[in-house]
Amino acid sequence: MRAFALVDCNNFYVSCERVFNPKLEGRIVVILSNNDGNVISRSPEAKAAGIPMGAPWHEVRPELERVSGLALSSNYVLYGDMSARVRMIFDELAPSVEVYSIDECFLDLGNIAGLDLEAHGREIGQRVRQWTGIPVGVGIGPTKTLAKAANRLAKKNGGVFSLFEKAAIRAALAGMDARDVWGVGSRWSKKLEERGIHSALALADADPRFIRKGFSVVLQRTCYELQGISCIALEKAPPPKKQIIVSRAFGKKVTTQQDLKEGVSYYMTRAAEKLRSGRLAARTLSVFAHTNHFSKKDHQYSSATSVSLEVPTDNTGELIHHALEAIERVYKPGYRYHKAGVMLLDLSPAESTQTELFATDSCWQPELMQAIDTINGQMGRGTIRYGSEGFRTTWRRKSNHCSPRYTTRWDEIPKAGN
DNA sequence: TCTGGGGTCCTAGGACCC
DNA sequence: TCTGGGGTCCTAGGACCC
Repeated sequence: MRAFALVDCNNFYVSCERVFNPKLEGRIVVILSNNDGNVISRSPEAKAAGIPMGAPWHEVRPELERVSGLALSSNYVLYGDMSARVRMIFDELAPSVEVYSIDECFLDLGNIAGLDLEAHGREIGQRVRQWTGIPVGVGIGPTKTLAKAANRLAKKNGGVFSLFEKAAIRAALAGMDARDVWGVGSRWSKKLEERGIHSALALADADPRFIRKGFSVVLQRTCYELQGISCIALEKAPPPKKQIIVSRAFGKKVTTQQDLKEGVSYYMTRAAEKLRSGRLAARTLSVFAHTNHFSKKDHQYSSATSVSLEVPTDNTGELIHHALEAIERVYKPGYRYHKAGVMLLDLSPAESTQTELFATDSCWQPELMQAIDTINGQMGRGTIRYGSEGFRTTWRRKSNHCSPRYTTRWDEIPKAGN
């Protein structure tokens, strides 16, 4: 029998902070996105207080202060490390695991003789809680979509919920809106409602051919999955990346080409690191910059350009060189730039890269890149960097309320007794 | 003053080939 | 008067996810 478990960490970012700062327990706490822009994680108390997910901080800040709520900048180094710790526990408790996001994994629990699924779900929850301090919910079902649905119910039912019997599945889906089904977003849920499909059960009972015709094969699969027919397999190994994007809003509006170039150099450095960590090389790169489209008084401008290389590369210096030439074409004076970014496309495995007989601009320095990565890995990001990134901090992101990197830096390790 | 970042997949339509 | 058929590749846009 097929059985999937979806384990997700409750309020993951807030929970990570609470592990190291117990004073946050019981309080209204939110975590802010990059640049302290939006609310991206909320403690249960913050949810109860009606702070909406995704709300711009500047909008909810007065209310948050009124109720003595706390806002923290996101600390991705900490969350990434905690995520890896949680994942290691799953590896011990399931034969295969798909890492679905930073706070969610699918586990394959099918065809294990004598396994009591719910008891195993409780074991998973207890072990993660005890070993990492992170609370999780476990949903179990015969398809990934039903495991997701069960996970919603797990939150209200002591952390574990399984959906296998037909009657139980129908009852659960009847009480669930179609818009809350995994794979149904706001556009499709609206369209479904126009066709009289309001509940998850109605979607399960819809004619898959009708869904295929009116929507797409993607929603048709969802429809089958709700019926208990598994169409979406567990991905044991992550598929190779197709693109790498690094982009950020600036801490302050950027007006000069020099600041834009420093930003792009920094983003490309990050992107090239990601590239090498996946043992990939890129043949196409693209850069973009735009003004703040929320602003009513600013003149709007947005532009992007891409560059194709003769030979794929993973060399930071070469990528920065092309990105800076490209950004000169993107930059137009007279605008207040809000955000810029780089994309790496046309990715291929680095070791099988074809060299070009007549290539003139190729620079392939694997030893240098490896040395830089090793030093930065040990001494901290940016210990060695390219000069084009600059030393000023004018354009860098705001992150004014960030907690220490408790688990990955010796000098920021938590101290007992104070 | 202030509104995130990073991905994937599918489809339709146009260009192009023989 | 009459103007083919089959196929691939690429891109833009739309949908979704966290």
